[in-house]
Amino acid sequence: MSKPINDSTYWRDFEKNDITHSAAHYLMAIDALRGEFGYARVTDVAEMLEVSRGAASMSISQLKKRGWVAEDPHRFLLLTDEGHQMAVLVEQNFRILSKFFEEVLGVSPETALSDACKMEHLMSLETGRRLVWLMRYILSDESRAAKIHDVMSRFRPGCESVDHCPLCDGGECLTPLGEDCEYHKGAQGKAKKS
Amino acid sequence: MSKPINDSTYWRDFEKNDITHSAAHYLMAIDALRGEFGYARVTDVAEMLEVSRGAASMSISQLKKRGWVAEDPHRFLLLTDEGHQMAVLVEQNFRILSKFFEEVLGVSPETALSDACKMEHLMSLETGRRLVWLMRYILSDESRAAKIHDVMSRFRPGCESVDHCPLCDGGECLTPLGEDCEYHKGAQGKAKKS
DNA sequence: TCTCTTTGTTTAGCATAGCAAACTTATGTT
DNA sequence: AACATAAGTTTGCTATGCTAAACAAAGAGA
Repeated sequence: MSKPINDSTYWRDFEKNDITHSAAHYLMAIDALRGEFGYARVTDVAEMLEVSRGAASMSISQLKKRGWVAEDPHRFLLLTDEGHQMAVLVEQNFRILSKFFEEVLGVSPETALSDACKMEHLMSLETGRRLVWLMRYILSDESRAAKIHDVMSRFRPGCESVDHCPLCDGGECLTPLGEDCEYHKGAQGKAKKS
Repeated sequence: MSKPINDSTYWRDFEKNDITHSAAHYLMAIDALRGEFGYARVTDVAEMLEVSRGAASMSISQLKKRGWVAEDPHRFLLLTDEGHQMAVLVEQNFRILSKFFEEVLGVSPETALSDACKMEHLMSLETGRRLVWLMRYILSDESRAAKIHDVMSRFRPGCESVDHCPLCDGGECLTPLGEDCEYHKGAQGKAKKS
């Protein structure tokens, strides 16, 4: 059985991502400041993100070089079309992920927001669109949404299916730590050991 | 309306994550090499991850300092209990995410693997468990799984619900770029502009 | 034993990304 | 004009994490 996780073909995609976590938040901060106050300066961005003016200055100058940030006639910071597109994409991913975690999975708000914030800049457009699609299907129907919410509200670490796990059936075990499934606790002996 | 995405309370959680993407892959490589060949050396890890021996040497010495990697009596690399736990957690998240993306959302295999690889070390245990729980619910029932697969197989960028979006209703728009929903294209004028 | 290869470490340089502090360049007030 | 404050940049430092190259050490064969 192949183990794609150990394949070196794409593990470094992480470094080659379109945008870094930090850059995304600089863009979103500029976007938010202009939306709220009508302008954004280096100092305002630094204050919002709680970084030093020096750090903000350096990061923003890189964003200017990349063509994501410019200055308006009053020398205030401005997102270019491309920069705005990036900001909106990441904001969109954040909302999709946090809504999915909170309203579908029933994850606690703090964890949902923290997880979504970490992953927002990494989720592809394709995956994001399909996640919206799934949520649209699940949440648009009253009884379907209620059923999912009922199922997820009963979540606890511990699974009843001991004889046969319908999820991992045939494939690699999804809970090798055996934390939430009696079946996997028993099956752990079969797992690889190093 | 509050915008948690612009709140500086947790955006830097990204830096303070338990494990980095790179570290996770070093641990998983050692785990995989020992599982496959019974031993792991710096050179083997470097080869598997396609990094220089120097880079592997430096990274692994940091992992030793953190108590995640040790050496066996033959001086081969070894994961400590804590290191193994970390590796298994990340591997587990990878399998959960890639399976969800591919088998539930219907994302293309390449994108599913790439996205999962980028997010594997960032998803919390709570979110991961609940995602397994959701998949267990969706995929355990034949007709339910078939229905979801049918819905997702019809995915395309473009949404029929023009008058009313059941997903974003009342909250912030999840597709502000208006790419896959006629409703949002029309509503875009209402969105913030910077 | 001597030499060559393999293995592993170290060093210098690069990029991101932060802090603190020094410095420059406004702006604004007396 | 002179000074003080505010705003922005630059420098020296930290850390991760990579490359390339130099270097040290260990093993294997003639």
